[in-house]
Amino acid sequence: MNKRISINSIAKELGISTTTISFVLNGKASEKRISEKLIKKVMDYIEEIGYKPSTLARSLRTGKTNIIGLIVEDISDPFFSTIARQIEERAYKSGYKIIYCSTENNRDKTKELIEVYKDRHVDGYIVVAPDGVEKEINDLCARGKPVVLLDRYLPNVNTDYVLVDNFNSAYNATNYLIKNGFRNIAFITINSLQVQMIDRLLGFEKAIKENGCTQHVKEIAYHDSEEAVKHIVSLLNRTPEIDAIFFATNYLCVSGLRALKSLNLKIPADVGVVCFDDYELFELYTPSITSIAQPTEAIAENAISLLLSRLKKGVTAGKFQKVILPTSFIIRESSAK
Amino acid sequence: MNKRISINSIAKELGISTTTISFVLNGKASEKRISEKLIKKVMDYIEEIGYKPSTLARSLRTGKTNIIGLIVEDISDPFFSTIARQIEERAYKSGYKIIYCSTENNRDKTKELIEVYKDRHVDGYIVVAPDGVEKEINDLCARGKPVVLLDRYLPNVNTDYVLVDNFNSAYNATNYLIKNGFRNIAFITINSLQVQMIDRLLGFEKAIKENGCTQHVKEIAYHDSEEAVKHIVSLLNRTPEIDAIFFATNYLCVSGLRALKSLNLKIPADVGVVCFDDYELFELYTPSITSIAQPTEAIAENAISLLLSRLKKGVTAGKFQKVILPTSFIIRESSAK
DNA sequence: TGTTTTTGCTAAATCGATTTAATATACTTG
DNA sequence: CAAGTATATTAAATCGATTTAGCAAAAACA
Repeated sequence: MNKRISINSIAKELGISTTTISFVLNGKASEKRISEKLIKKVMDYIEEIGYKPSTLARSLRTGKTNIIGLIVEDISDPFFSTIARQIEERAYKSGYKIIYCSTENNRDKTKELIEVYKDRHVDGYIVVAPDGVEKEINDLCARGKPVVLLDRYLPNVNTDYVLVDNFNSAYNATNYLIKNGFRNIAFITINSLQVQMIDRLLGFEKAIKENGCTQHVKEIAYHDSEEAVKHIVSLLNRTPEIDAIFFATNYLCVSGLRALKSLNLKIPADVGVVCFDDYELFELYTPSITSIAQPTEAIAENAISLLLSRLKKGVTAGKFQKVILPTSFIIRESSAK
Repeated sequence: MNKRISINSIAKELGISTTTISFVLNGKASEKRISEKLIKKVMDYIEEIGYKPSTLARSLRTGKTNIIGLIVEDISDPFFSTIARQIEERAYKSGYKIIYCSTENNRDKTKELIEVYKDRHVDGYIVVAPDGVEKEINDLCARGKPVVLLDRYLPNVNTDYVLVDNFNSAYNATNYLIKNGFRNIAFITINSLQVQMIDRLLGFEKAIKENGCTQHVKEIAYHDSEEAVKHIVSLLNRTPEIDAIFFATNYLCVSGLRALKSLNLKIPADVGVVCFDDYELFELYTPSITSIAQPTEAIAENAISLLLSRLKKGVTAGKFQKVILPTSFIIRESSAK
């Protein structure tokens, strides 16, 4: 009864060959000199029965899947989920589907995910890479699969990437704190070798040194919020002279707000706060939190454009692009006494 | 140089047939009486060259992809992204991959997405359905693809679903407000026929009627936060006697907090607040917001278990399960004067 | 009229697996 | 020793598309 419709069944039904149908379907009809009459016949019939070619079979034959693999750090982080949504939308318009997943910044999980995507024959990759996966990414490039890195690059990987200007953003934000009278500023970050985190730290340190301030750098091995809160509480107890905190990521800042609340420290009277990366919460929090907002739309737009152009022109066409975008500094209540 | 390794190339290399290799790979070696010696030979060689069968080719032949399609309302909403992460994890352990996407509660987009997933031959579906897609879901079931509905069911669709007890949760929360002295309570919801929203409203109305209170139901066609803020501001201006608000979703509540802030109304002194669905922001907001928390882990666990069991036993095996989970009422500062 | 070109279409190979049905050999059994 | 059975392996069909190479028939040309 419910016999599958395939290009074969259609060919049989219409009494023509599958080749002809395939040509018509792929817009090669005129190139291959299929007559108008036959084209119409095929199109009409396909329309009538609502036939859609099997992507599976097509991919097997062509080696292309029209799928882009998007690997981010955490899809439930608003920064990444926003970018994911925008990439998805743009890709969709160009006939590509996105499949995404989260690495949780875990090296082994990332390697596994790349393996899964290779297995699924995705055509290209957009990756927010943890450190330690250089070899795997290089391997993808070597196999002719375009890769665009996001949020951070990998030192020994030669491919396109899209970043924000972490160094100057952190430098400016730190200077702003200093100008507002804070002198003992803590920089709370994750213990990671990722370049974007290093750059943020370097920007911070430069501003501190130029102004002869005291810096307190605290690296946290982030596993969950509760643990981070404890670390921050402990830091503030040990070092009561800290009068401001620069949080290097949004989730560290959320933990920080919890910590400050539990210590009953007032922002900004007792402790000034700025955060790298914006978040709805920061706008609504009392007091509202000053932050460095990343241009998610531009990041998504650049990443997908780079990837699509490589997919069209090939991995080796032209030089690799290194896109560095500016951030915007959103001054709120938390950063001035 | 880089000749692809396939089951064929291996067969040629080892001088045996592809059938044998396939049997070994699929654990049918003993059933098919392949000798230990040959099994070892095949396994060793596969190990050595790191061969992995093409999922594409396998899927084409077997009709199974080992992919589950997860369709949620908005992957950047923390409620859905949390569930997605948990489902992904459980599925992964059972050898299934998840591909997900957002409907934005849009009927047409949902239909399109179902089409895409059908095209990708996903083995089963977990769907947070907008109203109006009954036909498409029924069609999937009819084709033998298991579907589990989440967060809400569809009236004329007979399949498994996992929900929370919307009616009683809303009833209890409203009673709590009333017990705390609020008498003019607004219920702010989206204009939708979705059963979970209707149930929340019915629970609210029951409590109101039982206590002889005044109710103000406001349905908003939600497009973006700014517009919602305007609607809420306008409602509060028109109806100053409102002394408490029950928000039917987390994002409406966020808009509500913005609205209350802009009107300079104090929570809970001027307006009490409770919200259906919890959110990190609600815990950290000043004052903290009372909410009805959904058991995301249990929801994810139930949904994936139901689907996996259908995938194993078939769509028609046994009765459809209707799982209704309890919520927890998190009392914070916003709900008592 | 005979040869070449053009037009319109198709047979068959291919992508990389699974699976059915068959075959060849070794081993029992009466 | 012939016939039946168990063992170990494989040839070939199949999933549903794309693509190369080629074949008739019609048209153009000499």
